[in-house]
Amino acid sequence: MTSIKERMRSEKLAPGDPLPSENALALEFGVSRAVIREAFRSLAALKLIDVGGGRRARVSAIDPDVLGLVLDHAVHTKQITIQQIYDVRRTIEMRTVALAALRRADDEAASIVELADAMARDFDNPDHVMRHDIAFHEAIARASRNPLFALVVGSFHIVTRQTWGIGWASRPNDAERMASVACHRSIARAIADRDPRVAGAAMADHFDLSVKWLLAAGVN
Amino acid sequence: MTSIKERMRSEKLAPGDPLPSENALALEFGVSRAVIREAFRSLAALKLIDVGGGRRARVSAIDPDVLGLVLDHAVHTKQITIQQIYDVRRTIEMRTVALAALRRADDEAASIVELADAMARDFDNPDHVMRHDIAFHEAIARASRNPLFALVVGSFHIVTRQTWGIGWASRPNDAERMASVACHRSIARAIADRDPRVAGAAMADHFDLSVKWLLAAGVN
DNA sequence: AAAGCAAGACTTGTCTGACATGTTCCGTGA
DNA sequence: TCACGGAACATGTCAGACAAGTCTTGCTTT
Repeated sequence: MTSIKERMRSEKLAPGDPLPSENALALEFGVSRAVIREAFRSLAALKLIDVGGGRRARVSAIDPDVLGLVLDHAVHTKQITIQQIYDVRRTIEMRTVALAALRRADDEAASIVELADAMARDFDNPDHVMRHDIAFHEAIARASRNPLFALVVGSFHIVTRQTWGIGWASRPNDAERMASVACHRSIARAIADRDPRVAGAAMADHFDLSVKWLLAAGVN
Repeated sequence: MTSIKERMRSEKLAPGDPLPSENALALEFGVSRAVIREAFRSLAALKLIDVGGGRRARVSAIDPDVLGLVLDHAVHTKQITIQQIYDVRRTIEMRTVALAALRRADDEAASIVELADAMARDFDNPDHVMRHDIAFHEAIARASRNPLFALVVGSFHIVTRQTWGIGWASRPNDAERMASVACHRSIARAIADRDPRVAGAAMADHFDLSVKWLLAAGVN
């Protein structure tokens, strides 16, 4: 497998480029196709290459799900806790929201505002609210113009999808839930206003509330 | 592969526990051993399980190298830049150093100080200095008592090993290099003194210097 | 009786050959 | 020139086989 990675390095290493076929590589390295297949499967699991159907494997773009699955596994095996994830999320997103306020394009600001508005509009459908919420944080991360921030933030989604409902249900009434939505709208407005200070303060409030209600539900 | 993960979930899901053998799973799911092998290989690539030799596969502990390899690939395919990684590193490590100052045990503080001292002691051997440097940041991340921070910081090592020498060589003289080492000792002292403010300020200086000399060498 | 050792059962790693399914590409015909 | 069809190619899956390593078990020795 190391040999194949080195080959990707020395060859051309551009995402989207095709790799040689399994048979060709098996012949080149003097091993059976099974060995090449396992190496391909390893690289595909890391989303370093994209294999499928009857077409050749291609160099792939980075994918948040890799880290997402690792986090999911770590949580389910009790190696890390939800609260620990939230500490990292807070650290990262306090930065992405400031960067987004400074760097966002106009259409990015518009879509962030629209997602916050959509959370209020679909208030009665928690599943839709969650989807908008996740997309909201992802859009902010993208607006930070640093794909690595987007990767990390995106990796939290798998775990978030499993705990979001707990936090939502843990709020004692709709007023508290609406306050959470209002918090998102404050963040969106601050980003649209290019105000990193206010955006950061609103994001801090958002995380304080989320952690508070998660703790109230007994989620460690 | 999804089925196997679900089986890990429902079964017992503790790290270190053994999984059924390939033949047993092949029989259970009614597929050939090759399919099970590929699923195992995928999970092993993500370090979710540990397979090897003639022994049964076991549930595995989280490993920073997974994210490390992804970052390495992303850098080599020009999907993210070194500077973007440094922004994330700075964001994360500004937090780990503060947490370490608050939470470190005595032996952790001692080993962090020792690593900074070792950087000065081995000053004439850049390779050793780099090793101590990497271990230094990793020790701080562990002292934060949040394994997810340790995971993320650890994932940067693979890329750091490829660029560290550039930053070191980019410093115009040994005085500048010694200043970098002194910066690490300041951080270590602040952690030993349980002073998160000073530790954070020293870490900020450290990253400002590192980014400055990397930029001077033309590393984007 | 306890400890050490050796044989056997079990598991993974690799190989070979084969066939089904799906994609890509090119030449042919409208 | 465009659309269609087929050949070549690629991956997905299967079956059977053997080598190499690990673990268990039962026996021998002390």
